Amino acid sequence: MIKRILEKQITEAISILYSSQEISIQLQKTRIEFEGDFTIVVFPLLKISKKTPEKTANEIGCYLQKNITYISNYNVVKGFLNLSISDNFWFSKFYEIYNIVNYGITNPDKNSPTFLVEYSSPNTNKPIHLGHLRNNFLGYSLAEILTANGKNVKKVQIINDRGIHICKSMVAWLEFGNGETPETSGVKGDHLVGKYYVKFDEQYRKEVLDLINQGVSEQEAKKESVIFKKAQQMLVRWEDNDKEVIDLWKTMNSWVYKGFDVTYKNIGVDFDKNYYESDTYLLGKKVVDIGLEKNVFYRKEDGSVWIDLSDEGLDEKVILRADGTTVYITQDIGTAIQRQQDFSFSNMVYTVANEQDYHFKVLFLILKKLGYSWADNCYHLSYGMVDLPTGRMKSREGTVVDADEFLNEMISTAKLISKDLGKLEGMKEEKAEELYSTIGLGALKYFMLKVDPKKRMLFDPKESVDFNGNTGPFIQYTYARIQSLVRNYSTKFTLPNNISISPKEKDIIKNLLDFSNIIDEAAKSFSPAVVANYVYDLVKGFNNYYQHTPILKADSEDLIKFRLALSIKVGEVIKHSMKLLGIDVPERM
RNA sequence: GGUCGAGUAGCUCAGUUGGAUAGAGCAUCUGCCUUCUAAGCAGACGGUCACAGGUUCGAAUCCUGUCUCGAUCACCA
Repeated sequence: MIKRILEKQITEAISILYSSQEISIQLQKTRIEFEGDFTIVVFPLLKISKKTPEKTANEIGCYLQKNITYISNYNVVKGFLNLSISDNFWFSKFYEIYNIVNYGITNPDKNSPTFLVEYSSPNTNKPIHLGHLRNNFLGYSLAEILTANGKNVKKVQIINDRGIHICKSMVAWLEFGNGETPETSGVKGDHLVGKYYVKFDEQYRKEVLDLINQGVSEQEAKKESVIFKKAQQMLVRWEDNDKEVIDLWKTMNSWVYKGFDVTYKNIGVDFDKNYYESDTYLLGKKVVDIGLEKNVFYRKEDGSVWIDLSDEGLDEKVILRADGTTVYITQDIGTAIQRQQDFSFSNMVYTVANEQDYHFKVLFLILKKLGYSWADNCYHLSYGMVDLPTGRMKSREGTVVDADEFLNEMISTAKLISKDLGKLEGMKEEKAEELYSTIGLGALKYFMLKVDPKKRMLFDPKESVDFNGNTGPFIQYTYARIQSLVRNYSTKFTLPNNISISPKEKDIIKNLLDFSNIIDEAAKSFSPAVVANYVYDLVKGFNNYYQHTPILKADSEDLIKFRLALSIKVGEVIKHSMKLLGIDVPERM
């Protein structure tokens, strides 16, 4: 913001200097090793000045210093003109933002655009693992960022609660479950159902192997497996609304939902509306009619319905199977239209792993062809998969890191370290437990959010329990330190209005002033990592300051007030930044 | 094979429309708690930005080609 204002003024000044209209300069932050605040690279201006880089830079610097009051000095290194902005200017900017309560945050109002953020969207046949966590953290954080950027945000998900994969758990439970329930077994509902999903796969593979040993071909064996056939039959019965199957389906899903509720609560995410595939899969059939009517789709002889996307460099894509059942993409089209009716959104973001890049490309294209103008405002937040040091995670093969389990591990690590450091004397047990989960969860969220979403990430559990360096706890710790300062001063004060600031203080102020840009940038690029990297920088700078500068023991009362005010503002921005990441900050730790 | 994405220090990652000597954290080594919380701070070590060309005052960044890794190309979701 400030940069842009300066940019404009400086551009105008240079235009006058060279009596030329076609000047566009861009300020950049001066690198730390040089003197100055902003730098102009003069190479592009040589055409207009018709002088050497050094001469041009000096000429401009001299002119700007004379004509713009807050430019206090300048120096030239080769073709780089470094401008120094007066301390007074920085202080007054700090004074401005100090008095703004939610500095940097734009509250949405009734006229703000509505953004739908879809995230999470689990299957109801297994518990949540690390990959899902990345999804949940990303989606939730993005919703927070967009809200802080002045959008009306609605968080939604589609729960994949039907289909062959769900039937698999059900069949296995009937076969091997002996009536086991979450209550009788003491196992969390989603884990219990997940257990039978794995059990199905075990049995299935065993049967296939047996058949192959009897001389059946592998392809044939996969179709002939008894348990697989049972799952297929169950799906048919489900679609026929068979009471027995539906009852079982409802029961087992309810176990899963209870389990999910606990997990969602633990990781601190929520939703404004849930869509269920069992409801929306029928919407797809309407879509088929619409598409045929508009001649966007066509029907083949066998009755299947298709769309030809070869003009766009893609393939033909099936929309409706020959047997009249809908496919995944058809349901997604239907759901999107339903959501538009429900929310009249201006934009929709899908938080889905990058393995579905092609799917969303096709989805948006079809929506557009069907004539929905909002299709252009749909965005696939495509994030990279989470790999373990041992390779990719696979639910069926049991090579996943379970979310509940891992979260507990993070929290016990937090507890262990806290006890070891022994700073929590006098804290009530209940409060302390709360703190451990704030720290453990903060560590996990930060660990996953600091990486650019679109990049694949390697998750090393060992590394994630490190609470030093560029980690969530490090940032939380800095916040707690600042709150300790506030407690120790404990009297009300107002910010003095004339203080000479140190270079380190100036750097911190500059960082603070960046906050609103950062929110903008994060919202535009749909990237929580932008916020994470920002707050880390801020915190690093502050810690350096804190370690070298007495705050409550400064030389004068005015200085104490200023330094405390600066610290408080840093604390505020830390808190707000962390909130954008879905992370809480503690008063003590 | 086609398409998309990625490749930066031993490891995990930053690097904002092309700008100065490419930055952090972890790991290793060295200092700093008698002063506001040492989950901290300071310092050292560590690089052919995958490779080869090209564009220009100037390239990790843009273009072309090559290599490696991942995803995807189902009447699965």
